[in-house]
Amino acid sequence: MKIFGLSAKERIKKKKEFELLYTKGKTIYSASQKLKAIYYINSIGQVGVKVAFVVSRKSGKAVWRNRLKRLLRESFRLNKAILKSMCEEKKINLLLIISSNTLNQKNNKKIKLWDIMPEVLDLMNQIKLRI
RNA sequence: GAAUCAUGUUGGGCAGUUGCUCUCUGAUUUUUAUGAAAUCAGGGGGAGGAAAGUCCGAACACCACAGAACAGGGUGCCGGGUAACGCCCGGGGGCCUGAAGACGUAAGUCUCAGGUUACGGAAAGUGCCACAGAAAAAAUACCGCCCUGUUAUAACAGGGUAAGGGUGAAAAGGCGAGGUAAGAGCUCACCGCUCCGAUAGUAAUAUCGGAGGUCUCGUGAUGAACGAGAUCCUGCAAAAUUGCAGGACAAGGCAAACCCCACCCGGUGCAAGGUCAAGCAGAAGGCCUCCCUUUUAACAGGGAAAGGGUUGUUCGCCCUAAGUGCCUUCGGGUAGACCGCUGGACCACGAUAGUAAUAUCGUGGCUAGAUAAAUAACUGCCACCCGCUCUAUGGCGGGUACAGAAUUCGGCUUAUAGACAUGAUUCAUCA
RNA sequence: GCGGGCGUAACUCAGUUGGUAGAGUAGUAGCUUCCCAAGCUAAAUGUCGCGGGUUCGAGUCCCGUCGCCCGCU
Repeated sequence: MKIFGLSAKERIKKKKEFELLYTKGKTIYSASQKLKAIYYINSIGQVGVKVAFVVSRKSGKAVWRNRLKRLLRESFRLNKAILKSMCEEKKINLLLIISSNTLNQKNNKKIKLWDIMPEVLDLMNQIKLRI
């Protein structure tokens, strides 16, 4: 398994998993309110982290939404070791959605990786403390 | 050389690191084993001119369907192109702009160049045209003009009149002459309009020509107008001199009001549709052992065997038996998976036909296929633009558009930084 | 992907054979009251989402465009 990789097994793809998260998951927000995260600790599945990135249709046009999702994924991919080691220690299955909250195309037309990375790290550290 | 406009092409490049997706090759592991899955390594492919809006047209799929008509919807100068179109090309008419040329004192007209155009029918019928105005459509007399009558020559009454005034977006062809009581296509010339004929053209359309004369009678205050008749003219029919028809100023605008005419259209859309198929529910069938004790039998007790689980094997241990039981088969089919899914009205170049759109032929090429949805992130260098600074072939900072495939094509519309090419116009400089 | 609807005053909505755009609430000014509320009176408020076209004249008819909402799975 690659250290910085993010293969299809590590992403949420099934509709049932999304429904589980949206009905039973807990929501937390980043410090600047720009991003939010929904997480759920599943006792049944395999040990590890499964993640998805969601950007609302109202926040911008397709090009902008794609770029934000790619930047979110990049930020998670480079830092996923933080959560992965925790989950392997405690032997739990963590489902996670990282989503945009107040961030939209009108606020930041040009977004860069260094705008997104600290927000994602903040969210991941919050989850780490709560596990 | 610069600016503007139009049309067309293009839509930053190179290298490194870390990733995603499809595909090919190889290795390892697992397994229900010539197969499949997972992981790793290597090679190759990986957004657009609009992928967008979803406004049209098709392919393809399913449903419906003998055929025709109605309803409903769409299109609308003419010809061509196309699989088809509301698209494209060419031509015609209208409108606008320009000024090169011709005519003219000028206004302007003609020619030319460019742009633009939802451009069938108002003489099938219905409807609408606010306010103003006398009157808004087979009409009408407010002011004015003219005639007649009454009387106290200034008014009233009756009538004629659409030339002038006034109203309005629009007032019943324009202009001049004749004519008249005053006027009027009332008549005439020219222009315009409509119809007919000829010529050119496939056609829209363009050009040219033509669209009666004389006389009599009646109604009418004159004039006009209307009606009737005779003769000549043109065409047709009969047939040997007869019959019929024609000879016009008629017709304001609106059909993106209803409508009429011509042509076209069955409906739904890849979330179409198809294949496999857990689980749950349903139907059919089968299995649930043997021995001993006791008993009518069942139950119960003991033993043996069977099936499953436990750590790779054996032993051992645990669970199982007439009910929420187990097994097999069947049809429909949910979750899910797979197919549809990318080689096609394809792309590039060349030749031929055509004014062109386009078509045909030849050669070469294969160019995304995801599905909570890949095609990316970061760094460095270069290219272009802007700002600041200065040691001026430099340094620093910032910027490089619009925008992301989702069954696939043909168009249209809209968004768009910059670069390049061609053409037109204007300006400047030089010869 | 496909289909349907709506944009009018600060807010909620009317607006039909196309003819100067209204109602309620809110706000403003005045009257009333010792003061406030309620009540009465008056005036003001609109690029009818935007851009074209048809028409003498478009909120209304036609075309394009922008924004918002809803349904189908």
